[in-house]
Amino acid sequence: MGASETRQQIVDVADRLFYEHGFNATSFANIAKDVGLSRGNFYYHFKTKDEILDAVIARRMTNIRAMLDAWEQDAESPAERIRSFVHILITNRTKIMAHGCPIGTLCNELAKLDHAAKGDAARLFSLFHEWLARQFAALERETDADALALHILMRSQGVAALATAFHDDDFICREVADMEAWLQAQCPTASLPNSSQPA
Amino acid sequence: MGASETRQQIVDVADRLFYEHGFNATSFANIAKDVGLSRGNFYYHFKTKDEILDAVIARRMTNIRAMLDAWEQDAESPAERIRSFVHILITNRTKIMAHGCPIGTLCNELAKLDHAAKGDAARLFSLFHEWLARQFAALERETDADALALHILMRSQGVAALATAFHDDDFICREVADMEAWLQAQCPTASLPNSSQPA
DNA sequence: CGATGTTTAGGGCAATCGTCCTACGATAGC
DNA sequence: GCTATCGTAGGACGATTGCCCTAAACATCG
Repeated sequence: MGASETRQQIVDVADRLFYEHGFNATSFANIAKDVGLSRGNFYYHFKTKDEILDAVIARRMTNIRAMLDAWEQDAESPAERIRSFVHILITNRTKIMAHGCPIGTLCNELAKLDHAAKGDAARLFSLFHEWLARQFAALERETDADALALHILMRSQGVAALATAFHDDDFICREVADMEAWLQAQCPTASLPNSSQPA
Repeated sequence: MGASETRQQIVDVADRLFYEHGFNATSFANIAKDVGLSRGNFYYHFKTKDEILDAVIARRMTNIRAMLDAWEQDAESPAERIRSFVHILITNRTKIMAHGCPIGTLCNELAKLDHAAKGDAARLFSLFHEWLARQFAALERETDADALALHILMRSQGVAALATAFHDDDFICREVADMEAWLQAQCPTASLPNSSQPA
């Protein structure tokens, strides 16, 4: 097996373990076991644990970009695209109730560790933030698009946090519906399913 | 110095360190150094690290109860009390931007560690949830008091999460104002400052 | 085939982890 | 002054941490 494939595999496993158990609680040994490598051999692929973290953040960066691009293509309207974002709360609810939001929990942990990469982790949020702001701008809300985007990002974070604490399916669905209603109220000219189309 | 005073001091320091650096990242040695005790002597006061965690959660439990009781006494109306809750986001914004919400981040970490005390940590949220629900019930919203309470708790969690990631003072103030407006809209009969009193 | 460069396993490194024990200083009652 | 109890200091314990080295297996190519 080539080094780049192995490296990729390490990052895949590390990504999952960092999400499920946190960065600090995941050791070289844990990753090595799941990848099927010997502990000591890690040094060949990654000099330090922080290097793995950087690679994981970079991987998430590209994955998020790909997801946003897919929504950009699949959804017909900006409002539909925002709806796609909101709905990951329902799609991923099982994982969220178990381990929280992958980005939010990582940012929190790195902030507490005062880790050098905490700014890079926050950049993952910025990807969503800027993308959402572009959607709101397309909905004739150019002046407050940033604030609206931050607001919906904040709501999804809050839902994820309480979902982890309470494991309440109904709460998630209720808040998602509330976000959709809020979205509809913010952009009454936007076309949404189950709503009358503007003339 | 008596054992109970020392024990109390340990819990105080552990509470702060768990908040600032997380539970897992805080070692016996860290706590001992800040308290001014030798590492080994910890066994006399706490058999295990989990025991310290339990004591910290219990301490937070009583502190929160005291805070809620104080709001119950100081604020004149249920709406004013809810406002008191929302405003801790502004009062504690410096610490929140540095280390997040003490409860939310603890629940997230314990969930990832699959720790036995994760349910106890979630009970801290329940204290706020039930208290807020009582306030909404007093505002003639008995039927959906639970959902409203959970909604405002979710919002404060979301604000705390993004505040930690972005370190944005204006965002916090904006969202707090938005929560107050929402509160006003939910309970139009409630008396709030800077608003016309009902006839 | 032999030579060359890549990837691997295995283990050692000092440090730190949570836990536990024992011996000592202080205090108080008899 | 003697003894018993309380609180502490200091360090040992096995395990695990992140990190690093070495030697062998590997593939590739002249």
